[in-house]
Amino acid sequence: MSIYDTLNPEQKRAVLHNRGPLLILAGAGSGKTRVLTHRIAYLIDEAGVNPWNILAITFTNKAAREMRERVDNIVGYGSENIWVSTFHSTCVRILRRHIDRLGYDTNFTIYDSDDQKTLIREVCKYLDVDTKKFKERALMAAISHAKDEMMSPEQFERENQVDYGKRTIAKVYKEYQSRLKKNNALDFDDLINKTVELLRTNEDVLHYYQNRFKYIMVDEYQDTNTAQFELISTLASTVNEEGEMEHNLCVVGDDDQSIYKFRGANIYNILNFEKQYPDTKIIKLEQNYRSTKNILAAANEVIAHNTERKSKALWTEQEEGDPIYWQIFDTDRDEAESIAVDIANAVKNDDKMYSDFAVLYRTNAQSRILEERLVNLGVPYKIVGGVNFYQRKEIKDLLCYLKTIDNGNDDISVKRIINVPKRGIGLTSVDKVQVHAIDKGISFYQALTEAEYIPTLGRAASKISPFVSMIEILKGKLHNPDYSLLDLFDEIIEATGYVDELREDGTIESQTRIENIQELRNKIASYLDSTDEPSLSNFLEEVSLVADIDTVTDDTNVVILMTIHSAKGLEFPYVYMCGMEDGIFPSYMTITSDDPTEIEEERRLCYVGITRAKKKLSLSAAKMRMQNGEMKFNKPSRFINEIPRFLLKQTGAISAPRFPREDSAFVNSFGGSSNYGTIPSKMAASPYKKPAPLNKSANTMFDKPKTGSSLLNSIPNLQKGLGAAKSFQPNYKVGDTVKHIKFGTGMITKMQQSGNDYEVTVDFEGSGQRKLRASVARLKKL
DNA sequence: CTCAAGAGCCTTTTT
DNA sequence: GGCTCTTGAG
Repeated sequence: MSIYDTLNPEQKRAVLHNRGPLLILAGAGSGKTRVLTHRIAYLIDEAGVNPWNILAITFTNKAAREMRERVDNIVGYGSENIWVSTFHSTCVRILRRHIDRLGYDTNFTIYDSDDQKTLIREVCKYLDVDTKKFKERALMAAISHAKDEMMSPEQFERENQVDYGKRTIAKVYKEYQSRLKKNNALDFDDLINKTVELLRTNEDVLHYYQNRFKYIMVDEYQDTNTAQFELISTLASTVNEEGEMEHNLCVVGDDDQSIYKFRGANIYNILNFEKQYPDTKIIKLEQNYRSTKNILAAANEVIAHNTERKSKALWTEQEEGDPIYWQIFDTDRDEAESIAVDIANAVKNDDKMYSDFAVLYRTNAQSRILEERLVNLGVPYKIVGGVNFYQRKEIKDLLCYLKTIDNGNDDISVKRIINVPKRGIGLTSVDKVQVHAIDKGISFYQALTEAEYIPTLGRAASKISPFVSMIEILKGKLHNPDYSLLDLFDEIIEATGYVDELREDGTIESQTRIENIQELRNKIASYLDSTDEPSLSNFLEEVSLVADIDTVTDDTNVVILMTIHSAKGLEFPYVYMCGMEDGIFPSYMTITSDDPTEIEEERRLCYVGITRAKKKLSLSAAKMRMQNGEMKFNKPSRFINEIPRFLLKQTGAISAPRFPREDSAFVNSFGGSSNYGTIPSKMAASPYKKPAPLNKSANTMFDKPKTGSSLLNSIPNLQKGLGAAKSFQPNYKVGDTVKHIKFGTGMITKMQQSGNDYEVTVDFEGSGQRKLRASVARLKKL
């Protein structure tokens, strides 16, 4: 019996297909990752494909990591030579080698959305564009959209000459792009676009990668945008031994789970795949292995309300299971309380794990009240999404020091830290230096080094030179091979007095920041542990491509809270979908939109949410909800009505929704005859009471700093804040054989506790002895 | 140049 | 409600 005998007939057909384009339409929970990994194994073990010729692309690092793990487990030989990576890291890897062909330096910086916004703001100031009329957000979105469609600034300008607004956008786009280049920086979209540009303009590079990636697999294909499609289709044209053109491209996706149109995903990539590649073989995976019959029926019914979709019907051999639970609460607080109590009881009485539960919601803002109730009941949890670790002020500041040292052309980073901590270099001085930089056509940092020759600066120049010499000294030390990244990090903290200042501050907030900095230091340490040839640039790059979902691991026993978007690809035995109200989900924006396809995207999102549940799905809504500081009255989500009655079990008090009278002073602010209502928060009467303040001494982690956002999200806080029991507890001990994703198998020779973590020494078969941090290394006991 | 207080915006989702 | 940006006083 071979590993392929465990597959169902469709899965098997997909796995055994080894040449030519293949489209796998894989419904939720139909085992697509299994198919992909088995197909890789088949290609290597049976079809004689060199592992080196295989590229598997995903969207998130988490998905890539999981696939890598599973591939490693079933591919006998050479699995480390398979490229399994995300779109963005694949591109970075290619660009680091060849981007000099496009006039960039190979140590380019990657800008996150914060940096982008800063740059846009600068551009607007420079071009005299009123940011009241043209919001940075809107400009960013417009530019990003253009890039998704691979439209260059020049092309955008040509095609948008009539409309004043669009002309302005074109101007901003052009300047933005030229400044990115000046700063030797790429934004997320550029990573894809520049790679395509590189391949199109450099035949030798193109041939190299076409030859290398003879077999390409793409996961979540329905989420690809035009640029990503171009990338893939450009790569996936190879010539075989017989001299014929081949497209060994295998894409896996589900049009019903396309939920990223707002981000530029082009659903026609999947809908028209067979037109792009006429000899495409299409395989549908419709058997679901995840959910009960009832859950699946609910999902099928909801999604059937969409018009534009490829026909598909999921089925399962599983039992009917529980009904779908549905409950309407008076307030959002009641809703949150009920969910928290439910979970706490289930864990206490029914022997469930916290990690069996997930609470899903439409918007990140909904997490706050849930979090509050969970804390209250002592239920451990982790929030995924919101503001990620690397965007916190203190982390960004220190990263910008590193970036400045790494790439002096990155003006944005330099400007961010020039006066952090305070050095008496204010905005006026910065502007003067900037003017000088533009005049001379040099970078901002370069201009700083010439500060004493900038006459307008006057005495301020004397404040600048110590900063420059500090950076120069640190830069110089980097050349010493014995000087590690950790030394550099410590020296930055020492030289800037960053932590000292926080310490003097003495507030709980500063304390948390110090802990975050410590955590960043740990991350550097574990980076050094796990990388063969560590470098500053490489570290910064890894950091910039981390998404919050990537930090979710299934080895921590906590309840997971996240948006439905983040939940795609995951599954949980027990799922709560809360805030099932018109105006929340589907969102107000899509309800009022002229574009009817928007509500369909919301419905797909609902479908994604429902299909995350394996055993039990609980839906809930609140009649009254605090939103943007206002009390809102929403009616139950239309999606609830789309689930057949007999599948639902409504629990709790069934009272008619209470809405404000139309003629009252509280008439809704949306206008029209909708059922929405809103009243200012001050007028909102009980039962909505302000929750009691959290106990500070017991929950220092739950105090938020004024700037930066929720500190509740990060793993370190989780480990620290939830008591001793929540520190990292490995399930292995000295003498055990473990597997590391990169170093392979080895034996644990030593384990030493350090704080909430363990330092584990492993003797690896291939790479010898290494010290690893248990919480990061994620060793698997064999 | 820095800090504090007030205005205004926000909320759809994120690699 | 909470975050960010602007404004005006020291």
